[in-house]
Amino acid sequence: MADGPPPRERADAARNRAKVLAAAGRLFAEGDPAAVTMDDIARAAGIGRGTLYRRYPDRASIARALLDEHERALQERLLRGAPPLGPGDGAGTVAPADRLAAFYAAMVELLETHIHLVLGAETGAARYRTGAYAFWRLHVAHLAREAGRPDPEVLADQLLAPLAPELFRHQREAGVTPARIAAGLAALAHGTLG
Amino acid sequence: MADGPPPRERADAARNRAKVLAAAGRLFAEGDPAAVTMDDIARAAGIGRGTLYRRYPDRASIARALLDEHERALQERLLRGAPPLGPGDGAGTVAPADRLAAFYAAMVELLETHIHLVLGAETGAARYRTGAYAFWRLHVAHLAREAGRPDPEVLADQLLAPLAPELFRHQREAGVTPARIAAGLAALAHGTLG
DNA sequence: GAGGGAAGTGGACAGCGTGTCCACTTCCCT
DNA sequence: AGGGAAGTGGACACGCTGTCCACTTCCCTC
Repeated sequence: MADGPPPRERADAARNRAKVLAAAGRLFAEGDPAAVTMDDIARAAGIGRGTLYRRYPDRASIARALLDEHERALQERLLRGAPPLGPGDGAGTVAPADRLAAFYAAMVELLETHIHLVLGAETGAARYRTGAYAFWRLHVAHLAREAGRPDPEVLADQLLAPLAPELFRHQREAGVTPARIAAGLAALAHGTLG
Repeated sequence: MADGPPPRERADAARNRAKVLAAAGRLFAEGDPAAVTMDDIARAAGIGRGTLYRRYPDRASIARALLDEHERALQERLLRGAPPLGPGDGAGTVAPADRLAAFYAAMVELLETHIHLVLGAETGAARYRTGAYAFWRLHVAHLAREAGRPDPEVLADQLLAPLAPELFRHQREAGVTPARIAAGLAALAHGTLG
């Protein structure tokens, strides 16, 4: 059952991985992420298709690799950061509605900064199958339960829906500012869990 | 400027249109709508690709044609039906939160019945560009304004997000019943506009 | 510091879906 | 009946996907 020591990554593999991530980050940022092809990435990274597919089965997995560290940082703050994003020290020192509003604000900031990566990683139905989504869902369901709401899991999915990356992009392209989006979400948070 | 009389549709064209809609409806219903190709539809309808493309530029437009009558029926009820879905006879006879909850319930019913068509018609970002979405948005924004909420347009997008077809399918496949979905949405409606 | 086996590489290839094009057919008005 | 327009259908070129395998590079061992 014990795994052997993880085999070290070879130097050429590491080099190519770095080239892939750098190239993909550039490509995602400079246009519609959904239009970036695996071939584009391979060519921009200066490697062959086979090499690219060896490590990443599709575009989404590359975007996820790039997005990962940012999402982890937010997850860390939710679990162990200062209120209102993180939990208070005692139990119930922060109202669930306030924590949800703070989470919304942080997600809006993350979307504003990395919308290209999120669109590359979680378009459409794939969103619900990512580990990140499972985490947000758990967090929001926890807050809903704390607020005494019935069926917190279902409510959590519904409260996460307005953070769908396609909607965010649509609103931003229609000229809606991040502040207005966050304000609407705060109203939702306080109305539902307040 | 005056258009001439609209040229009658030729008999063969009408025949083929009916065949296309029948075949597409069948195909959409019996599997993943996103996996249905234009070629599948043409073959199932017994016509050529060129004929299909002449009338419908893509799969979504076919699904929309099939969905259209159902959506129109709901729109009619929203505008002129009996409360709480439609407006009361006097002003303010029905609370906006109740009208929103009724709208949610009707949409859940529509999704439950026609999820295959909705997934075929409004997947991902395309959703926000359909006429139907514009209508729902107008309706919900109207209710939000009636309830005295600030920035009703932004709130409307956020209140419509939990009706995204991908989320609905995900919840249904996870075993969540339509009743539970509707109950969660009703809580959202009363929390936000109540 | 050579040698060898494993890990990694890259480009060719087959398969599929799209959307267009145009020679042919069918329709409907006169 | 006849003619012109509307409609038809299949061939075609293109782009993307994912796999495959002969070749190269690496790194561990002696």
